[in-house]
This record gives sequence, C-alpha cells and structure tokens, in this order.
Amino acid sequence: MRILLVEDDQKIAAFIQKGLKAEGFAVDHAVDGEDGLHLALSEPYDAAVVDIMLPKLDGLTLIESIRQERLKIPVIILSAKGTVDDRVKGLQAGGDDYLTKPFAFSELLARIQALIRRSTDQTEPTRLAVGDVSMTLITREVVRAGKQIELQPLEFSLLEYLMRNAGRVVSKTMIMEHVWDYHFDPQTNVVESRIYKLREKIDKGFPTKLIQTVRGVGYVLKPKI
Amino acid sequence: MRILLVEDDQKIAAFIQKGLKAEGFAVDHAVDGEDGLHLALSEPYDAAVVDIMLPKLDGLTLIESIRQERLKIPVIILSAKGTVDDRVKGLQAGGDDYLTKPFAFSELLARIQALIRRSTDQTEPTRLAVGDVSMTLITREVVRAGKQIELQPLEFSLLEYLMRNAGRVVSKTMIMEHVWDYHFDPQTNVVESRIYKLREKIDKGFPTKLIQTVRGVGYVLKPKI
DNA sequence: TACACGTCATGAGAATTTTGCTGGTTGAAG
DNA sequence: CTTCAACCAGCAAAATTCTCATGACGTGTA
Repeated sequence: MRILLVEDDQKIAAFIQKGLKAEGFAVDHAVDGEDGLHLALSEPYDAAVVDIMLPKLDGLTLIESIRQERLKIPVIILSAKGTVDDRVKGLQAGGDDYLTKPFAFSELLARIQALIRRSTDQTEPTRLAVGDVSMTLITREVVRAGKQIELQPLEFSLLEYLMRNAGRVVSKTMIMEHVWDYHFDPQTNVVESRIYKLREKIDKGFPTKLIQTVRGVGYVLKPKI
Repeated sequence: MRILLVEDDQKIAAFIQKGLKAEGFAVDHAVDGEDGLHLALSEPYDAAVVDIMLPKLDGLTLIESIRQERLKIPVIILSAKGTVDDRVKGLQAGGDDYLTKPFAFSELLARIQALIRRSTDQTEPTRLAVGDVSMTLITREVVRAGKQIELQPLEFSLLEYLMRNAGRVVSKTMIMEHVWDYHFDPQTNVVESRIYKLREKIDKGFPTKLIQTVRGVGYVLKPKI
C-alpha cells in the first residue's frame, strides 16, 4: 500500500511516516503543495494525507487539482483548524475525511484503513450527492448548499438509503428492511416519524424540497420546488 | 413460488389460500398433519404455513419431522395461543417465524416474502445457534436453554454479530464497524457498555458463560464454565 | 360540494441507547 | 513481589429514538 504524505512540518511528518511504515505502508513525503501535486499525478497511491497549510500551493487547491484530473485516490485532510466551516470547505474540495491536529496516530491509521477498504471495494462509494446535498460516508457529515447539517445516526442512515435510491420511489417496507433491519411490519409509524424529523433538518428553510411523499407507495428523494 | 398450507379450519384456510393466490403463489392445502407431512416430503415447496392445532399429527411434531429429514423449507407457525412459552416451543421445534391468530393477511404475506427472500439468498441463514443459545433472525427472538431472552435492537445486533463469528475473537473495532457502522474510533466505550448489558441478559444466572473477553484484543463467543 | 375512508404529519411523553465517570482488575516490566 | 498503566465493569445522567394519540390531507364516491 502506497501513501502520499504532504506535510511541511518536519516533526509531524516524521511522526506519521514512522508510524505508517511500521504498519507496512510505503510512504512518499512531499514538503509543499506543488511537490505533492506532482507526485500525486505521477505515481499511483492508495491514499493521501494532506495538510491544509502548505507552502507554494495550499492543501485545498491541491485536492481540487487532483479531483479535476479525475483521480479518485482517497484523501484525508489534516488541519489545525477544527471549525465547522473548515471541515465543510475541506470536504467540499473533495476530501474524504478530515482530522484536526493534534490527533492520535491510531485514529489516523484507522481512518486510512477505512478509506482504503472502501476504495478497493469498487462497489462502495465514499460520498453521495443529490441536488445540492452531499454526504461524506466516512465522517458521516452532510452538507446542503454549503451549510453543514447535523443528523442523528438513524437520520443519517435513512438519508443515506434515500440518496442511494435517489429518483426511485422506496416503500416504507423497503426502508424498514434496510435502515432498521426489520423483516416484517412492526405495526408502528417509525418511518413516518423519522421522515418528519429528517425533513425538518434537510428541507425546512430551503426553497426546493428533496423528500417527496408518494401517497400509498412511499417516498422519493428528488429536487422539487 | 409454491406454498404448503396446513390448516384444518376451512374458513381460515380459504382466506389464506385466496390471498396468496391473488399474490401469484401456487398453494397446496392439507387439512391435517399427516397429509401435510406427506406433501412436505414429496413436493418441493418454497415455504410452508402450518397451524399448531391439527388433527392426526400436531403442527410442532410435523415441523420436527420435516427438520429430521434435513428439509430446510422456511416454516411459519400459526397459532391461537400467543404466550411466550408457545412461541419458544414453536421456534425450537424448527419454525422460522410465528404468527398469532387473528392476524392481518398483509402481515402473513410480508413474512412469507421475507422468509423466501432469505432462503433463496443462500448466504443468509434464518437462524443461528451457539451452545444452548439459538437466535431466530426473522422474529428477532433469542432463546437460551428453553428460556426466551428479551433483547433490545442493538443488543440483538451485537449478539448476532458475535454469533456469526462464534469461536473467533472479534476486536472492538470490528464490532463497531459491523454493529454501529462506525468507520473510525469514536473514542467512547459504547461497545464495552453494551457488552455488559448483553452479558447480564445472556450469561447471568447460567453456569456456562458465553461471552469471553480477550484482553487487549476483543471478545469471543464460546461456551466456558 | 359534501362525505367517508385511508394515509400521513405532527408533537409530546416513554423507552432505549449513548456518554462520561468512578473505582477495580489485570498483566507486564523492573 | 511491587508498581504502573492500560483496560474493564458498573452505573447514572444525557441524548436519541420510538410509541401513541390526534388532526390534516388526499382520493374516490354520491
């Protein structure tokens, strides 16, 4: 497994490089954005760890450039800033995960492994997008129109299922099977009530509503004014 | 799809038969246990719906006989009695699901479809067993030593994951990935605390303990005094 | 248009699950 | 054999999710 590390702080870089090598990864280290971009475009990496603050070319621009070249390597963003806005920007630029300094090495490792697992498994995307809503599966973050939306675990699973089936009507039974893992009708209205909560967060205040109810059938995720 | 219906009450039988035919199933109807067993052993069915109270041969014995012949057709038990003890007996005899009269036809249909889906998908079992614990996935019921154990949804998922990996040590990270769908360390002790709850229900009061902790590694499900 | 019926949205209260903490165990190193 | 740090059980408080009752809405019928 080859990892590209783009980090100008020598101390942090050494710490990460050492840890990853001990775990059996081959690590290439670039000290500035230009160098990093060059390496990313010329060598085949399984994942990249990119700092935001970099000399010559900043991390966000670097990631955008990589994505413009249609490269799908999973990218983990490192940053000293942990504000919501920074995370949103990072994930929008095309990052697959976001880690705030300082962090435990074990956490970086876990995330790299999670990303590599996902990306080698061709059937599993790391992000989903419908209309102006995008979802980062690893960090479980959802952004609509540049604004981060806080979802509860079940609300996230529900939206994920709707997004994976965007444009298709999904019945409440199907939703229950996939989101709740119930294989028979529990005779309650869990789905309806959770859809209501999700709508409050994802649709309320936006001009176009995404969650449509199809009477007697189920729900669809589709932009509609 | 061929369904075997074993039911002596003509009215109920007609009601079920009519409904299933309307849904496109081919239904064979036996009016007593002997007749039902004979049909079950001679024809290939995709599922069976069996009443408990039957002339000549009762439903439970019928199911046990079918299972002794190593037949794996999914069986739904119908019964007027809905006590916990009856359910336990039914599921222990080898039933895959249990429905108490009176029931809505839509519920019977949903359960038949769920069972057929599971059984045609060869990779998906409908029941799991380790030591004296058995788990019915469709009804989400767990029985240890003939005693039904009430589990919460998450406790059930956790036990299910442990049972699917019985004898193998599973790390807390793996448990989190599969049961909670967390792909990185949330830095909490959710797993530990849920294992504790599960132990209280599944191991407390029994001479052999099933859930073993393997220090520094994770947990195993394995019978041990 | 008015009515009846089934489906769906809504919100409050109950139940479950997670979090965060405390003190007790365990096992390795010296 | 002792010390220390990591790990774990156990519990209570906080957060999330489910349940249940009620009213709104849509659809077909007279």
